[in-house]
Amino acid sequence: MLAFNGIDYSSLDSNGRVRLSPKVLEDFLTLGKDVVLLCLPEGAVAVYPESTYLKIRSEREMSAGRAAGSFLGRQMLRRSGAWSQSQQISAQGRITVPQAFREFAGFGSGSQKIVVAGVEIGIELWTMARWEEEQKRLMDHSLQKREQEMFADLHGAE
Amino acid sequence: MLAFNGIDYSSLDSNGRVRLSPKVLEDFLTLGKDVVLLCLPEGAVAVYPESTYLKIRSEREMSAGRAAGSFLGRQMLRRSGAWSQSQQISAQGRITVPQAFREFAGFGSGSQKIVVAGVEIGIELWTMARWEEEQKRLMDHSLQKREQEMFADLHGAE
DNA sequence: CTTGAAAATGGAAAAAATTGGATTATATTG
DNA sequence: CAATATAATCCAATTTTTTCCATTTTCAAG
Repeated sequence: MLAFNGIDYSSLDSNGRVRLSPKVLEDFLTLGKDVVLLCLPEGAVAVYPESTYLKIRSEREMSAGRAAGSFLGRQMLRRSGAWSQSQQISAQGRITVPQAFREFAGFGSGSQKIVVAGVEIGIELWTMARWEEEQKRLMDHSLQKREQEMFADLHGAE
Repeated sequence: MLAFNGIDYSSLDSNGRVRLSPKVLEDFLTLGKDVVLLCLPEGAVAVYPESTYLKIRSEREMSAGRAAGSFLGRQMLRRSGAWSQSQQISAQGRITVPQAFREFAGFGSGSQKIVVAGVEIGIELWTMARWEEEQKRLMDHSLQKREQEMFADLHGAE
């Protein structure tokens, strides 16, 4: 069975906690309670199992010493340092999104609806608005692609 | 005997469930109860046996770590993660289309008629309106293609 | 230190949604 | 037209979600 799939319309309580759906919860727990929250440049917060996160990071590894010696390197360290945080899923299946991350992702204060999207290797937390915008971008791209394919079929471009 | 052929006018109950026709049901069950629902850019929901879906997916595989490290990669994961969902066909031969997928496919809320179209490797769920629109598009394309072939036959293009 | 206020955390009860099954209606077949 | 098969509707049981409250922790001031 596939893991980390589908979309949940979930909600953030007034203390910045999300309750994970049973399905998502199960997907996480098979890989352990430890998760890593990570702010993505897209303006959303990703949540990966810790083991997955470590794998991701190791694929773009650079020695800490070398990294600290350049502007770009330090920038990288800063990003993956400041904008990631490890955490445990609570006994009630909740995770707490830290204040700074909530602001980053555009979550206001107070309880509210958010989108929990499965991304195969983990989940992403989005505001409704940003999620829809992202989907529209994707959709437009797909439609263009269709036109292009149909055109190619007629005019033998290849 | 051919599998996944023909068109059923079926219906979605008020909880988003479709009852599969006995013929379709049989086609699925020979490949197991597990199926994957997948939102297509055309604006419909495809349902494939899980094994079929996995085969499709494996043809565009990329290491998870690499994918998560780039905008394009994450976009890919987002599309195939968020817009797919694995599921089991229930004991009554029903599958549930998740909320987000129903919205995507233009199914309103409340019970209603939909089109269940066989597509040889699985089925697709469409609203009447979109199905008809798609048929028209297909037809137009075919007609254009005919013109083109006849033109080529006259003028020796190749 | 000690105390008090604010925030964070854990848990439980109430409300809502989903699920499985059964019953009733409709259509198909011989 | 009767018998059977298929489809639609409805309802009860369960699961999930939401809301709320009690406890613990943290931080600052006295």
